[in-house]
Amino acid sequence: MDFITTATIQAVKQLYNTTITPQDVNLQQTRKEFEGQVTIVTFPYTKFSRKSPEQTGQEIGTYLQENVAEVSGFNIIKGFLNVSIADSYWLAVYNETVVKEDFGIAAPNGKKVMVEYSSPNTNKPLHLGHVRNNLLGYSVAAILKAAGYEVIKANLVNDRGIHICKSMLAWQLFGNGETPQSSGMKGDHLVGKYYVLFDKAYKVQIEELKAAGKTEEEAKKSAPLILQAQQMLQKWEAGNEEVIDLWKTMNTWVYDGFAKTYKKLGVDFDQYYYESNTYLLGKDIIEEGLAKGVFFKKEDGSVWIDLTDEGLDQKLVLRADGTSVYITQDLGTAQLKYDNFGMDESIYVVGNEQDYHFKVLFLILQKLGKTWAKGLYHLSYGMVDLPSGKMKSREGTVVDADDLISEMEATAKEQTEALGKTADFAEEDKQHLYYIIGMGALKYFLLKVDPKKRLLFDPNESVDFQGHTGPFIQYTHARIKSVMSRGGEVTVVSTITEPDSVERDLIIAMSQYPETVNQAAKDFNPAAIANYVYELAKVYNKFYHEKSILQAENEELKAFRLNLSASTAKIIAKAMLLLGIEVPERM
RNA sequence: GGUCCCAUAGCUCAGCUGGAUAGAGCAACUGAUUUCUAAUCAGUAGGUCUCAGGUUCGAAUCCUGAUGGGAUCACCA
Repeated sequence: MDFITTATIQAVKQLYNTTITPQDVNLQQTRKEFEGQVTIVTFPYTKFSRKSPEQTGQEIGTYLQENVAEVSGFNIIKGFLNVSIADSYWLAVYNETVVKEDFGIAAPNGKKVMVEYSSPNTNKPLHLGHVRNNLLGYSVAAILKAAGYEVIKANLVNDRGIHICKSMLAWQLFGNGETPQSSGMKGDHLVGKYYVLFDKAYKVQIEELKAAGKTEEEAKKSAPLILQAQQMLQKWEAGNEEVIDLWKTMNTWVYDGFAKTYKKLGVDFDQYYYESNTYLLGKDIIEEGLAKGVFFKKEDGSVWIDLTDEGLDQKLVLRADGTSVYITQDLGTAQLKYDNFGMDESIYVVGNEQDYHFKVLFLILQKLGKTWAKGLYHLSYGMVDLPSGKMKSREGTVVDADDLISEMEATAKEQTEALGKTADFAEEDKQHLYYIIGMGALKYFLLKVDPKKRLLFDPNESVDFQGHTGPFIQYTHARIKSVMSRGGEVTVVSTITEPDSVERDLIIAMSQYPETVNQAAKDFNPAAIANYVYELAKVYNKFYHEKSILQAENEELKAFRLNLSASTAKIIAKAMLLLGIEVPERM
């Protein structure tokens, strides 16, 4: 629609002798109750025209109609100039861009971006919160790829630390040698079980100490279990063989479990980082910061940065004993990532509970003069809450990822069989279909919401399969495929010159796909794609309902409609793939 | 207490850099299938866009304040 903007600028120049910029041209899609496709808001020009909004619209409209071939007419309602664009224009857009194989896939822009997501702890299985993270990260990566970026998907695994030692210790004490093989339990769930067991036993000890007269604070610090866990962590850091062996064994169990969940979720990574390798990084950055005067040392030897000028606090960056804190290793890891890939941008998909941490992290890197720091971005997403409140792993109030996925598949199966649509499917195809639909419902449900907003999930209410959902869009795709397979080979070349209004609406909707991808990439927002593809499916369904495709009045029209259908199916499939959702051929 | 985020229909959400009578889905009610897949389509009903000020020709959108909810302010990660 750039030509309308350009022409409007010319019109204002010609008519009112005033130069305006493209930003001053306020274009919007014409509301469907009015004639036309593009609307120009003319209020802002009245100060140049010194005429009423209606009169100004009349003059600009007349100018456009006389000087722009594609403008076939206009009408004015108050300060709104509704412009009708000739059918030939829409058909040209369709034939020259929409039908092209690479439609919606931008040429490489020469920029490299890293998307870090998932980043799990290896002491417990994944839950719904992690699912949101994984889907967001995967989708953002796919969207950036479509927008022309070279993308590196990274996973920074938190595989060490006191919390890992807790599960290890509990397994040593209570496990009796239990393994995934002996128990038939998925490895990550088995380890998670001991993490919970630790917490239970720890709490008992705390209560005992409190009964013996200690304060809560003292009890927490002096309970034998926590002391043992700390001891184990020290042994781990010292490279104690026995501890390292156990750590490796249990982590392997967890990774086997994660691999299965990741596969079900359909996510993957190009680069893994492990905190066991990176936790010592960052100390040279501390030295660098001290030398540059960005950090300062306190008497006890601890190193700090003063961010009070930025409205933040003083922040510890290195302990008095010289060991790292969270931010120390993140500083080091950021440098490592940049040294590895030299990317222009780096996206951290991490929950909004860490907003402060990332603010500080990025600020420190900027103060250190890292030129690449300006390309860092924290994609901060809202927590997934239950009606009962926050999910807590230790208290077992979590929606487990594996359970949820199985439930989604089961529901998909139930719904599909109730409709009797898979009677003639092979068993294998059935299973795959239920999986696609179940995951489609779940993924769409999580991705259609603006990432930064918190999400409420009620386990007692099943995820919908009708209306504004993944299955609705998947169904639209399957429906098109069905018509196409019945339509056979299209041999007649369509020479339609006057599309009907539904057909034109469909073309307009399709033509908006590339700009939607660009916007979604700019905002790191899969919800933009989700909402777009829903709109497209809706327009198609309306078209499908109103127009007969196979019984079209003539062969040309039939060819035209089949063609529109095929293009719609392609865009639906492409857009859904950006959300990590597969679309079936039949359902 | 300091800082940050959020608040739109009974419920779940859209609403682009300010623009028309604030839109969808679910739930409720009506209607559409001997015709290309009814997981669909068409319609009815449902709103003080949390509240109060301000900026503007024009505010759900921008600014200030209040209320409610959430997060964070560790020598945890």
